[in-house]
Amino acid sequence: MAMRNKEIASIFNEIADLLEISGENAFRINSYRNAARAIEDLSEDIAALQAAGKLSQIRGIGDRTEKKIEEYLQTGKISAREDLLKKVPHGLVTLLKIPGMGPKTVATAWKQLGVEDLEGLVKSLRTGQFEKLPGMGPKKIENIKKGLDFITRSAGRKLLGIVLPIAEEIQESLRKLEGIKKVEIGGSLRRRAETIGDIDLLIEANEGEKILKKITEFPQVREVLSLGETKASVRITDDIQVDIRVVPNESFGSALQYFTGNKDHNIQLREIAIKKKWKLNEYGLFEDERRLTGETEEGIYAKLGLPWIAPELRENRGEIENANQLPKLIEQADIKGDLHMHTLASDGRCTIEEMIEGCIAKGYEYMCITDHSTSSRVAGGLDPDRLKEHIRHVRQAGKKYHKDIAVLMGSEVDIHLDGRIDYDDALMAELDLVIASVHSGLGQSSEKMTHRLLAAMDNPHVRAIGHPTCRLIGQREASEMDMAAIINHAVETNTWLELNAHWMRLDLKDVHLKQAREAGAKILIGTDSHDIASLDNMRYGIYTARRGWLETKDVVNTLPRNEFLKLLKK
DNA sequence: GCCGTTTTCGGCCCGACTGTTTTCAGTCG
Ligand SMILES: Nc1nc2c(ncn2[C@H]2C[C@H](O)[C@@H](COP(=O)(O)OP(=O)(O)OP(=O)(O)O)O2)c(=O)[nH]1
Ligand SMILES: [Mg+2]
Ligand SMILES: [Mg+2]
Ligand SMILES: [Zn+2]
Repeated sequence: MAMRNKEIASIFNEIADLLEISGENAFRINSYRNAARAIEDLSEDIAALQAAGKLSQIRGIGDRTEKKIEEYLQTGKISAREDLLKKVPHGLVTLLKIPGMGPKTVATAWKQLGVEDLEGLVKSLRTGQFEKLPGMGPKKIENIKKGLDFITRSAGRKLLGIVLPIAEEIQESLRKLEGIKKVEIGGSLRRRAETIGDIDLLIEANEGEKILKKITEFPQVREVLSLGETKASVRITDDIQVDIRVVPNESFGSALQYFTGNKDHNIQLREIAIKKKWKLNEYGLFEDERRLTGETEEGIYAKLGLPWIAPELRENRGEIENANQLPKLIEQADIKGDLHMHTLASDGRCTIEEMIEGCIAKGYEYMCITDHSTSSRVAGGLDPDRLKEHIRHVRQAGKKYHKDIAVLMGSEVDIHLDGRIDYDDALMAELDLVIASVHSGLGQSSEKMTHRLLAAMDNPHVRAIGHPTCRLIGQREASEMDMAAIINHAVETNTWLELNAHWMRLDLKDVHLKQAREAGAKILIGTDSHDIASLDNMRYGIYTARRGWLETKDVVNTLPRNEFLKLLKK
């Protein structure tokens, strides 16, 4: 049975939307959203947790929600949802996605005009019925029309690897602006989340209003969504929204904390403040009117009795409860080598020597060339004869550069549908490192895929499993598999699991890395580079590793050369 | 609807910007 976590999470979000449109109690609605978030964050199959009776142990899931999940897993329905849908049209949920349309507007349009879906809304706008709604004026109408236009053309969330470089460029150009003392990137970008909704920028300046006005007049700005004394929102090219917040020096730390989020982490901190009879907001931590602290993030966390928490951990995934036993997170400088890359021999765009020089430039102590195997025909996979020739070439190049870097000869070998490996054992014995990856039959059942990966790990030559779930973020779902079984088997067979650092993959993903670390599995971070420039993608691997709570010792390619080379054989 | 060890009842984060409101609701961060 396929994992139903996402499906169930979205049902709870939908129930929350329906309840909100029908004017239910806001806290109850919040509970549904919290439950949905908790389910989205699960690394394990919700059905397995339900069967083990572990659902109610999850924070945010109580008796009532547990019952609903059980009902859904058994019958495919939740009666509470069915009842709600008899009252509230399902099509209204879509209307909430329009910027500027909230639950109140949707509810009045529904009750007073009979609007039940997107089509009905468009019609009521066209016929002029819509402007007859109470509190509705020409500006609001215009705004909603723009919002409607936006959701029809917008492609949704963007990938970290696309947006972060853009944000960093904007950051640099703003830093040069007069009157601006500091510019920091906040929000999901600072937390290095795999997908990004918008760019959040925090500015330290004294004359906020002036600065914001100046920024909204930049030529890159396509549309000004709002402009006030302390914050502004604009849209730039590619429909990227930029939210800008300006605060003075004494509030910079608290504002950065607020603006980094995530929202649930913020609420947790604010609740700690409340318990101490204080108030936390973006301007500082206050006892009545008196500011206790606010200049730095460290100061805020310290006053609340917490160590500073790395932004990558601020997801309300246990970082506050475990604040005093947080891992010492891996850093970019800890990486001693890149172990997954392609060359012209298969589908890469650079020569062996170019890739070697790229790795030397990164300061690595070792590297590994891993071109594709026979069955990856479209990717120029090497048949045994070509592999043998490639081995000679890589060894030769290795000799030339041996003073600067240890060049390992490996392969990214296909795992066949039944778990057999594309090269025979004798051939693999000639390689320093075999990463085995699935490139076909991605839609296999969870049972088959799990069995396939376990079988691959049983091969003594298979040192690591490449991009284990085969997802392409926003394009292709992860293949179904029993992650707990795979992680356990990786530990048992002493097989490494890859964290593929390409920002389209980031596979294993953060919550799976955390699960792997807890089970004692070892991770290999590889860029899967197809050219020199992509070697830079290691940064995304590090960010994701940190989001997965990984320490240096969890990652094999942090070991110094001599120690690492000893581990090449399982 | 969830949660808790000073609570099993009664809280649940807090603030900015906009528009049409003549005093603040709605939406969003
Ligand atoms: N306290 C509090 N902070 C919030 C709330 N909404 C947003 N924030 C803070 C935390 C967020 O990380 C930050 C930026 O808001 P965004 O809507 O841009 O969210 P974020 O960047 O986390 O995710 P995104 O990728 O943009 O969807 O503002 C809220 O309701 N309460
Ligand atoms: Mg954001
Ligand atoms: Mg934002
Ligand atoms: Zn691959």
